[in-house]
Amino acid sequence: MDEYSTGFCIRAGRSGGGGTGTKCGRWNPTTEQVKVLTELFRSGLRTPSTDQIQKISAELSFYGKIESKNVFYWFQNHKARERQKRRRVLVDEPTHHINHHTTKQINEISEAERVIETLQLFPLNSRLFADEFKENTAFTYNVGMEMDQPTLDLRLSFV
Amino acid sequence: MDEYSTGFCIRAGRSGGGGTGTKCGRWNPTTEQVKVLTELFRSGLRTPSTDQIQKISAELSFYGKIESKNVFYWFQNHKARERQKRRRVLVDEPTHHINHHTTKQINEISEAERVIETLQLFPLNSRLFADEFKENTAFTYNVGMEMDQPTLDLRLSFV
DNA sequence: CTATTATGAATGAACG
DNA sequence: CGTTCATTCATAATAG
Repeated sequence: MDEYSTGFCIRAGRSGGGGTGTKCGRWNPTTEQVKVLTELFRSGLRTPSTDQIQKISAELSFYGKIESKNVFYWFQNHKARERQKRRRVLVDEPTHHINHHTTKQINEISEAERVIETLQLFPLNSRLFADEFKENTAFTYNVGMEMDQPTLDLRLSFV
Repeated sequence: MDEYSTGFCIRAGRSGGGGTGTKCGRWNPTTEQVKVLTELFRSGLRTPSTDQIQKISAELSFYGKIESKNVFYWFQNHKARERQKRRRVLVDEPTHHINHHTTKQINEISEAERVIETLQLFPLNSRLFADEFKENTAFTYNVGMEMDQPTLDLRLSFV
Protein backbone atom coordinates (compact mmCIF):
# COMPACT_ATOMS: atom_id res chain seq x y z
CA MET A 1 0.00 0.00 0.00
CA ASP A 2 2.22 2.73 1.19
CA GLU A 3 5.48 3.22 -0.48
CA TYR A 4 7.20 4.89 2.33
CA SER A 5 8.16 1.64 3.86
CA THR A 6 11.74 2.25 4.53
CA GLY A 7 11.99 -1.40 5.41
CA PHE A 8 15.56 -1.62 6.39
CA CYS A 9 15.26 -3.49 9.57
CA ILE A 10 17.90 -5.92 10.48
CA ARG A 11 17.21 -8.39 7.83
CA ALA A 12 18.62 -11.41 9.46
CA GLY A 13 18.12 -13.37 6.35
CA ARG A 14 19.58 -16.75 5.89
CA SER A 15 23.18 -15.95 5.85
CA GLY A 16 24.36 -18.99 4.05
CA GLY A 17 25.49 -21.60 6.39
CA GLY A 18 23.65 -23.08 9.22
CA GLY A 19 20.21 -21.74 9.65
CA THR A 20 20.22 -23.17 13.07
CA GLY A 21 17.17 -21.30 13.97
CA THR A 22 19.38 -18.36 14.53
CA LYS A 23 16.64 -15.89 14.20
CA CYS A 24 18.67 -12.79 14.45
CA GLY A 25 15.45 -10.96 14.20
CA ARG A 26 14.52 -9.25 17.38
CA TRP A 27 15.08 -9.99 20.95
CA ASN A 28 12.69 -12.45 22.40
CA PRO A 29 12.74 -12.13 26.15
CA THR A 30 12.38 -15.20 28.27
CA THR A 31 9.66 -15.51 30.82
CA GLU A 32 12.12 -14.89 33.59
CA GLN A 33 13.48 -11.79 31.98
CA VAL A 34 10.04 -10.39 31.50
CA LYS A 35 9.23 -11.27 35.04
CA VAL A 36 12.15 -9.35 36.42
CA LEU A 37 11.61 -6.39 34.20
CA THR A 38 7.98 -6.26 35.10
CA GLU A 39 8.83 -6.42 38.74
CA LEU A 40 11.23 -3.57 38.42
CA PHE A 41 8.66 -1.61 36.57
CA ARG A 42 6.05 -2.30 39.13
CA SER A 43 8.46 -1.29 41.79
CA GLY A 44 8.42 2.08 40.21
CA LEU A 45 11.39 2.06 37.96
CA ARG A 46 10.45 3.88 34.85
CA THR A 47 13.48 5.33 33.22
CA PRO A 48 16.64 3.55 34.29
CA SER A 49 19.85 5.37 33.73
CA THR A 50 22.49 4.04 31.47
CA ASP A 51 24.28 2.48 34.37
CA GLN A 52 21.18 0.81 35.59
CA ILE A 53 20.36 -0.43 32.18
CA GLN A 54 23.70 -2.09 31.88
CA LYS A 55 23.46 -3.69 35.25
CA ILE A 56 20.02 -4.96 34.57
CA SER A 57 21.14 -6.26 31.25
CA ALA A 58 24.10 -7.97 32.77
CA GLU A 59 21.93 -9.71 35.29
CA LEU A 60 19.29 -10.71 32.86
CA SER A 61 21.84 -12.19 30.55
CA PHE A 62 21.82 -15.08 32.91
CA TYR A 63 18.49 -16.12 31.54
CA GLY A 64 19.41 -15.71 27.97
CA LYS A 65 20.81 -13.47 25.36
CA ILE A 66 20.11 -9.86 25.93
CA GLU A 67 21.64 -6.52 25.23
CA SER A 68 21.50 -3.18 26.90
CA LYS A 69 19.40 -1.70 24.22
CA ASN A 70 16.80 -4.37 24.79
CA VAL A 71 16.39 -3.24 28.35
CA PHE A 72 16.38 0.32 27.23
CA TYR A 73 13.64 -0.27 24.72
CA TRP A 74 11.68 -2.40 27.07
CA PHE A 75 11.32 0.35 29.63
CA GLN A 76 10.81 2.93 27.01
CA ASN A 77 7.98 0.99 25.50
CA HIS A 78 6.36 0.04 28.72
CA LYS A 79 6.26 3.50 30.03
CA ALA A 80 5.02 4.86 26.77
CA ARG A 81 2.28 2.31 26.51
CA GLU A 82 1.27 2.82 30.02
CA ARG A 83 0.76 6.44 29.30
CA GLN A 84 -0.91 5.65 26.05
CA LYS A 85 -3.48 3.56 27.77
CA ARG A 86 -4.05 6.01 30.50
CA ARG A 87 -4.48 8.68 27.96
CA ARG A 88 -6.95 6.68 26.03
CA VAL A 89 -8.97 6.09 29.10
CA LEU A 90 -9.06 9.76 29.74
CA VAL A 91 -10.14 10.51 26.25
CA ASP A 92 -12.52 7.66 26.23
CA GLU A 93 -14.01 9.01 29.37
CA PRO A 94 -15.72 12.30 28.80
CA THR A 95 -16.35 14.56 31.71
CA HIS A 96 -19.52 12.70 32.22
CA HIS A 97 -18.90 9.56 34.12
CA ILE A 98 -17.47 10.62 37.37
CA ASN A 99 -15.62 7.53 38.28
CA HIS A 100 -15.08 4.28 36.60
CA HIS A 101 -13.47 1.10 37.68
CA THR A 102 -11.13 1.39 34.81
CA THR A 103 -8.81 3.52 36.79
CA LYS A 104 -7.98 0.81 39.22
CA GLN A 105 -4.32 0.02 38.96
CA ILE A 106 -3.42 3.26 37.45
CA ASN A 107 -3.49 4.73 40.86
CA GLU A 108 -1.26 2.02 42.14
CA ILE A 109 1.31 2.86 39.61
CA SER A 110 1.25 6.49 40.39
CA GLU A 111 1.89 5.55 43.92
CA ALA A 112 4.76 3.25 43.20
CA GLU A 113 6.21 5.76 40.87
CA ARG A 114 7.00 8.01 43.67
CA VAL A 115 8.53 5.32 45.77
CA ILE A 116 11.24 4.42 43.37
CA GLU A 117 12.59 7.85 43.08
CA THR A 118 15.01 7.07 45.80
CA LEU A 119 15.73 3.54 44.82
CA GLN A 120 19.43 3.12 44.97
CA LEU A 121 20.10 -0.04 43.19
CA PHE A 122 18.21 -3.21 42.89
CA PRO A 123 19.95 -6.14 44.50
CA LEU A 124 20.25 -8.18 41.43
CA ASN A 125 22.21 -11.26 42.03
CA SER A 126 22.56 -14.08 39.61
CA ARG A 127 22.63 -16.65 42.28
CA LEU A 128 19.58 -15.25 43.83
CA PHE A 129 17.66 -15.40 40.65
CA ALA A 130 18.94 -18.79 39.87
CA ASP A 131 17.54 -20.08 43.09
CA GLU A 132 14.14 -18.78 42.44
CA PHE A 133 14.37 -19.83 38.88
CA LYS A 134 11.35 -22.02 38.91
CA GLU A 135 10.19 -21.58 42.40
CA ASN A 136 7.93 -18.77 42.95
CA THR A 137 9.93 -17.50 45.80
CA ALA A 138 8.91 -13.99 46.38
CA PHE A 139 11.49 -11.66 45.13
CA THR A 140 13.87 -10.48 47.70
CA TYR A 141 13.56 -6.93 46.83
CA ASN A 142 15.80 -5.04 49.07
CA VAL A 143 15.04 -1.84 47.46
CA GLY A 144 16.58 0.37 50.00
CA MET A 145 19.44 -1.92 50.86
CA GLU A 146 22.61 -2.61 49.09
CA MET A 147 24.08 -6.05 49.04
CA ASP A 148 27.69 -5.48 48.54
CA GLN A 149 27.46 -2.68 46.17
CA PRO A 150 28.61 0.65 47.37
CA THR A 151 26.00 3.28 47.51
CA LEU A 152 25.72 3.94 43.91
CA ASP A 153 24.45 7.25 42.92
CA LEU A 154 21.32 6.68 41.10
CA ARG A 155 19.30 9.74 41.14
CA LEU A 156 16.66 10.44 38.69
CA SER A 157 16.06 13.95 37.79
CA PHE A 158 13.17 14.23 40.08
CA VAL A 159 12.13 17.77 40.59
CA MET B 1 -9.04 -5.24 22.45
CA ASP B 2 -6.76 -2.62 21.27
CA GLU B 3 -8.14 -0.66 18.48
CA TYR B 4 -5.91 2.29 18.49
CA SER B 5 -7.46 4.76 16.22
CA THR B 6 -5.31 7.70 16.86
CA GLY B 7 -5.58 8.24 13.21
CA PHE B 8 -6.12 11.92 13.16
CA CYS B 9 -3.67 13.93 11.27
CA ILE B 10 -2.87 12.47 7.95
CA ARG B 11 -0.01 10.15 7.85
CA ALA B 12 2.34 12.18 5.81
CA GLY B 13 1.11 11.47 2.40
CA ARG B 14 3.90 13.36 0.85
CA SER B 15 4.53 10.81 -1.77
CA GLY B 16 6.33 13.02 -4.13
CA GLY B 17 3.37 14.50 -5.84
CA GLY B 18 1.33 17.32 -4.47
CA GLY B 19 2.77 17.41 -1.08
CA THR B 20 0.64 20.40 -0.52
CA GLY B 21 -1.47 20.59 2.51
CA THR B 22 0.58 17.99 4.20
CA LYS B 23 1.56 19.94 7.18
CA CYS B 24 0.55 18.01 10.20
CA GLY B 25 2.51 15.30 11.81
CA ARG B 26 6.20 15.13 11.72
CA TRP B 27 8.64 15.14 8.92
CA ASN B 28 8.80 11.84 7.21
CA PRO B 29 11.98 11.74 5.21
CA THR B 30 12.05 9.95 1.92
CA THR B 31 14.56 7.25 1.29
CA GLU B 32 16.46 9.58 -0.94
CA GLN B 33 16.71 12.19 1.73
CA VAL B 34 17.88 9.70 4.27
CA LYS B 35 20.38 8.40 1.90
CA VAL B 36 21.90 11.77 1.26
CA LEU B 37 21.96 12.67 4.90
CA THR B 38 23.57 9.41 5.77
CA GLU B 39 26.11 9.92 3.11
CA LEU B 40 27.00 13.28 4.49
CA PHE B 41 27.27 11.87 7.93
CA ARG B 42 29.49 9.11 6.79
CA SER B 43 31.60 11.66 5.09
CA GLY B 44 32.27 13.08 8.46
CA LEU B 45 29.72 15.81 8.78
CA ARG B 46 28.51 15.86 12.31
CA THR B 47 27.46 19.32 13.26
CA PRO B 48 26.58 21.29 10.17
CA SER B 49 26.62 25.03 10.49
CA THR B 50 23.58 27.08 9.83
CA ASP B 51 24.70 27.66 6.33
CA GLN B 52 25.31 24.04 5.74
CA ILE B 53 21.91 23.20 7.11
CA GLN B 54 20.28 25.70 4.85
CA LYS B 55 21.93 24.35 1.80
CA ILE B 56 21.37 20.77 2.66
CA SER B 57 17.77 21.50 3.29
CA ALA B 58 17.46 23.27 0.00
CA GLU B 59 19.01 20.40 -1.79
CA LEU B 60 16.86 17.83 -0.13
CA SER B 61 13.70 19.76 -0.71
CA PHE B 62 13.75 18.35 -4.17
CA TYR B 63 12.88 14.97 -2.84
CA GLY B 64 10.08 16.16 -0.69
CA LYS B 65 8.97 18.57 1.92
CA ILE B 66 11.65 19.43 4.37
CA GLU B 67 12.70 22.24 6.64
CA SER B 68 15.99 23.32 8.02
CA LYS B 69 15.12 22.22 11.46
CA ASN B 70 14.57 18.73 10.18
CA VAL B 71 18.12 18.61 9.00
CA PHE B 72 19.29 20.07 12.23
CA TYR B 73 17.46 17.48 14.27
CA TRP B 74 18.54 14.71 12.01
CA PHE B 75 22.17 15.38 12.62
CA GLN B 76 21.67 15.90 16.30
CA ASN B 77 19.88 12.62 16.63
CA HIS B 78 22.14 10.68 14.41
CA LYS B 79 25.21 11.81 16.21
CA ALA B 80 23.77 11.23 19.62
CA ARG B 81 22.54 7.80 18.74
CA GLU B 82 25.69 6.79 17.12
CA ARG B 83 27.48 7.65 20.27
CA GLN B 84 24.94 6.03 22.49
CA LYS B 85 25.07 2.91 20.46
CA ARG B 86 28.81 2.77 20.55
CA ARG B 87 28.80 3.23 24.26
CA ARG B 88 26.37 0.44 24.82
CA VAL B 89 28.15 -2.00 22.60
CA LEU B 90 31.34 -1.20 24.36
CA VAL B 91 30.01 -2.24 27.70
CA ASP B 92 27.64 -4.75 26.38
CA GLU B 93 29.93 -6.90 24.40
CA PRO B 94 32.48 -8.46 26.69
CA THR B 95 32.44 -11.71 24.79
CA HIS B 96 34.44 -10.13 22.07
CA HIS B 97 38.02 -9.21 22.30
CA ILE B 98 37.91 -5.58 21.77
CA ASN B 99 41.38 -4.65 20.85
CA HIS B 100 42.09 -1.14 19.91
CA HIS B 101 39.79 -1.51 17.05
CA THR B 102 37.02 0.40 18.58
CA THR B 103 39.27 3.20 19.49
CA LYS B 104 40.74 3.18 16.10
CA GLN B 105 37.42 3.70 14.48
CA ILE B 106 36.65 6.53 16.75
CA ASN B 107 39.84 8.20 15.81
CA GLU B 108 39.10 7.79 12.21
CA ILE B 109 35.84 9.47 12.64
CA SER B 110 37.35 12.31 14.54
CA GLU B 111 39.73 12.72 11.73
CA ALA B 112 37.03 12.73 9.16
CA GLU B 113 35.15 15.25 11.17
CA ARG B 114 38.04 17.60 10.92
CA VAL B 115 38.18 17.09 7.24
CA ILE B 116 34.60 17.87 6.68
CA GLU B 117 34.94 20.98 8.67
CA THR B 118 36.25 22.58 5.57
CA LEU B 119 33.99 20.82 3.25
CA GLN B 120 32.81 23.71 1.23
CA LEU B 121 29.55 22.41 0.17
CA PHE B 122 27.53 19.68 -1.22
CA PRO B 123 29.67 17.06 -2.78
CA LEU B 124 26.59 15.33 -3.87
CA ASN B 125 25.57 14.59 -7.30
CA SER B 126 21.84 14.77 -7.42
CA ARG B 127 21.71 13.05 -10.69
CA LEU B 128 23.39 10.11 -9.19
CA PHE B 129 20.71 9.58 -6.65
CA ALA B 130 17.86 10.26 -8.94
CA ASP B 131 19.24 7.89 -11.41
CA GLU B 132 19.33 5.19 -8.89
CA PHE B 133 15.68 5.33 -8.23
CA LYS B 134 13.39 6.60 -10.86
CA GLU B 135 13.82 8.80 -13.81
CA ASN B 136 14.12 12.08 -12.11
CA THR B 137 17.28 12.37 -13.99
CA ALA B 138 17.19 15.72 -15.60
CA PHE B 139 17.92 17.63 -12.54
CA THR B 140 21.07 19.56 -12.43
CA TYR B 141 20.94 22.43 -10.14
CA ASN B 142 23.55 23.72 -7.86
CA VAL B 143 23.12 24.08 -4.25
CA GLY B 144 22.89 27.78 -4.44
CA MET B 145 26.50 28.32 -4.98
CA GLU B 146 28.25 28.99 -8.19
CA MET B 147 27.46 26.66 -10.94
CA ASP B 148 31.04 26.32 -11.81
CA GLN B 149 31.15 23.65 -9.27
CA PRO B 150 31.53 20.46 -11.21
CA THR B 151 29.40 17.67 -9.98
CA LEU B 152 31.56 16.02 -7.48
CA ASP B 153 31.23 12.39 -6.93
CA LEU B 154 31.63 11.51 -3.37
CA ARG B 155 30.40 8.06 -3.79
CA LEU B 156 31.63 5.71 -1.19
CA SER B 157 32.07 2.07 -1.70
CA PHE B 158 29.04 1.62 0.40
CA VAL B 159 25.77 0.90 -1.34
C1' DC C 1 -2.78 -20.38 5.77
C1' DT C 2 -4.51 -15.56 6.68
C1' DA C 3 -5.84 -11.99 9.98
C1' DT C 4 -5.02 -9.82 14.40
C1' DT C 5 -2.58 -8.66 18.40
C1' DA C 6 1.40 -7.76 21.26
C1' DT C 7 5.55 -5.73 21.47
C1' DG C 8 10.52 -4.94 19.96
C1' DA C 9 12.79 -1.39 17.39
C1' DA C 10 13.38 3.02 15.24
C1' DT C 11 13.32 7.84 14.97
C1' DG C 12 11.50 12.76 14.68
C1' DA C 13 11.06 16.28 18.02
C1' DA C 14 12.22 18.43 21.95
C1' DC C 15 13.78 19.10 26.78
C1' DG C 16 17.35 20.36 30.67
C1' DC D 1 24.96 17.03 24.27
C1' DG D 2 22.82 13.46 26.60
C1' DT D 3 18.27 12.13 27.67
C1' DT D 4 13.34 11.73 27.25
C1' DC D 5 8.71 11.58 24.93
C1' DA D 6 5.39 10.43 21.06
C1' DT D 7 4.35 8.14 17.28
C1' DT D 8 5.18 4.87 13.92
C1' DC D 9 7.17 0.68 11.64
C1' DA D 10 8.02 -4.18 11.67
C1' DT D 11 7.52 -8.67 13.17
C1' DA D 12 7.06 -12.65 16.59
C1' DA D 13 3.20 -14.67 18.66
C1' DT D 14 -1.31 -16.10 18.50
C1' DA D 15 -6.14 -16.32 17.19
C1' DG D 16 -9.38 -17.80 13.65
